[in-house]
Amino acid sequence: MRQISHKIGATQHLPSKVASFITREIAAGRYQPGEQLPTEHQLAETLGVSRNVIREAVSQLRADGVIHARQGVGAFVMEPERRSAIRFDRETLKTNDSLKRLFELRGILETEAAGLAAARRSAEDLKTIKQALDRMSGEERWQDGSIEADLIFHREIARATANDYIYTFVCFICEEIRQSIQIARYTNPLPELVEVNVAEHVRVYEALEAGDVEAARQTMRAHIWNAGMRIDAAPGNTADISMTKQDERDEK
Amino acid sequence: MRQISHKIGATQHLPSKVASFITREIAAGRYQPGEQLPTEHQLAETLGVSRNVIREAVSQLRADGVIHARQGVGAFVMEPERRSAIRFDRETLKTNDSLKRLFELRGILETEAAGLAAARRSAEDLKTIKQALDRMSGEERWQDGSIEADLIFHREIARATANDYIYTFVCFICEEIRQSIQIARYTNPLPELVEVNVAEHVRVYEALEAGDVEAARQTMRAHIWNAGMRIDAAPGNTADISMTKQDERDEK
DNA sequence: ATATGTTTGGTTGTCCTACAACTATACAAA
DNA sequence: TTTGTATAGTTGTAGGACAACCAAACATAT
Repeated sequence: MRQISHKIGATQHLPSKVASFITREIAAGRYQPGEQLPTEHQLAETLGVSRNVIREAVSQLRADGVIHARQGVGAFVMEPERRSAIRFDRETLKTNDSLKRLFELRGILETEAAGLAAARRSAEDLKTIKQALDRMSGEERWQDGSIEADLIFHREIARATANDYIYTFVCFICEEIRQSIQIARYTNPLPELVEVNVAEHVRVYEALEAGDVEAARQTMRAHIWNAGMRIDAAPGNTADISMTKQDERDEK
Repeated sequence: MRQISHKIGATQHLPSKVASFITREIAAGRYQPGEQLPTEHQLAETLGVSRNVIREAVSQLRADGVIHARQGVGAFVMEPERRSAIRFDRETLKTNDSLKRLFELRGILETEAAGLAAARRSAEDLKTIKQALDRMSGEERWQDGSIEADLIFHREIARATANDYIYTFVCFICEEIRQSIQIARYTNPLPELVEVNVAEHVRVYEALEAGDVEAARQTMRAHIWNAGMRIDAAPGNTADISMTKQDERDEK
C-alpha cells in the first residue's frame, strides 16, 4: 500500500527528518527564541507521524540545546548562542559560499595546529603522518583511497598537538569536508593538481620533521588556502540535490 | 510512593542518562568501533527502562554519528573520527587539565577571529561590541551580569568576522566556558582581577576600533592567555561531582 | 554439486494506548 | 487578600503490537 512514503528520500528514518524540519523552522525564524513549540500531540498530527517519532526528534533537539522541554508545561526554543552541540546542516554546505567560509575556519585551526604539532610531535606521531603521506603519494588519481589518506594526514597532525579538543574540532571539519567532496567527486582528476597537492603535503611534513614551528604554520596555511581554491574552481558544486540524498550505502 | 527515584540526580530524564551511559561505555573501549551493540530489547531489560527510552537515546547517538543503526541487523559503533557533531562531556571538563586545553583552542580561534574582525567589522558591529564592554565595566564584582557581558563581547567579535562557522564555534566554546565557570563561581571576586580583565577587553576593543589587525590579534591572544591563568589559579575546580549534578533550576 | 528460491528467526522502525509526573490556571474557602 | 484545592493540559515512561528489513539456514531444481 506504501502510498506517500517514497515521494522523495524515504530512506531516511522519520525522527531525523522531523528534527531537521523543526530545526529549519527555527532557523527560518518561524519560532522565535523563548517561544513555545506546538505540543507533541499537535506536531504528531500535523506531520502525520506518531508521537514516538516526535519524541525522538525532540529528544535530539534538546540534547543539542536547541529547545528546552519542561515537563507539564511544554518545549521552548532556546537562543542559538546557547547550543550545547555543533552540527552543520549539510544541505546548506553544498554551496561554494559556505565551503569558502568553512575553509577559512579550517585554515585558522589547522595552521595553528601544525605549529603546535611541530613543537610537540613525538617520533611515533611523525611516523603515522609519514605513513599517510606515503599512502597518498602512491595513488595516481584523486579517489577514495587518496582522499582518505589526505584526511588522515590532517587528522594525525591535529592529534600530534596533544590537545584532544583541537583533535576533535579538526576531525569534525575534516568529516564535513569529506561529505562535500564526496558529492563533487571525480570533478578534477587532473594529474597535475593531484601532484601539486601531494607536494604541498610533503612541505608540511618536512617542517614537522624539522620541528620548525613557523615553517609548519606557513606551509599548512598555504596548503589549506590552495586546497580551498582548487575546490572553489571545481564545477558542479551548486547542484540542487533537493532533499536527503545522503544515503549511506554498503558500509558492509 | 516515589521510592528509588531521587537517589541521585533523578531530575534528568532517562534517555539522556542512557545516552551518556552508552557514550561512556564506548569511550571506555567497552565497545570497539565496528562492534555491535546489544539489541534494544536487551539494553532496555539490562538498564531497567522501556524500549522507548532506549530508542530516544540511540536516536541521539545516531544523530551524532556515534553509532550506525541498520534496520533488521543492529546498531554498530562508529569510529570516533567520523562523528557528525561536536559535544563535550561536561563531567570531564571540570578538571583544570581539560580547561587548559580548551583555553588553548579558544586562544587559537579567538585570536584569529579578532584579526578578521578588525579588518571586517562594520560600524554596527563596533557599537554592539562597545555596548557589551560598557555593560561589563559597569559591574563591580564578577557576577552573572558581567560574565554574560563578557561572553557577549567575545561572541560579537566572532560575529563581526562575517563567518558563521567561526561564530558557531566561538559560541560553542563560550558556552562550555560558561558552564565551567558556573561551577567555580564566586571563587575570585578580587576587584583587582576584575579590573585587569576589563582593561584587557578595552585594549582589544581599541584595536578593533582602529582596524589594526595585528594589534587585535595580539591583545586578544594575551587576554585569552591571562584569562586561562586566572581560572587556572582559582581553587575548587577539581570537585568530584559524581554524577549528573547538572540540574537546571529556575529558568523561569 | 552448484545454483537458486524459500523459509525462519531476529532486529530495527513505527504506531498505538495507557498512565505517571508535573505545571499553570481557575476557582473556592478562610 | 490570602490560601488551599480541583482541573485540564503537557511532557515523561511503560508496554504491546505489527511492519520493514536482513542474514543465514534450509529446500529445491538444474
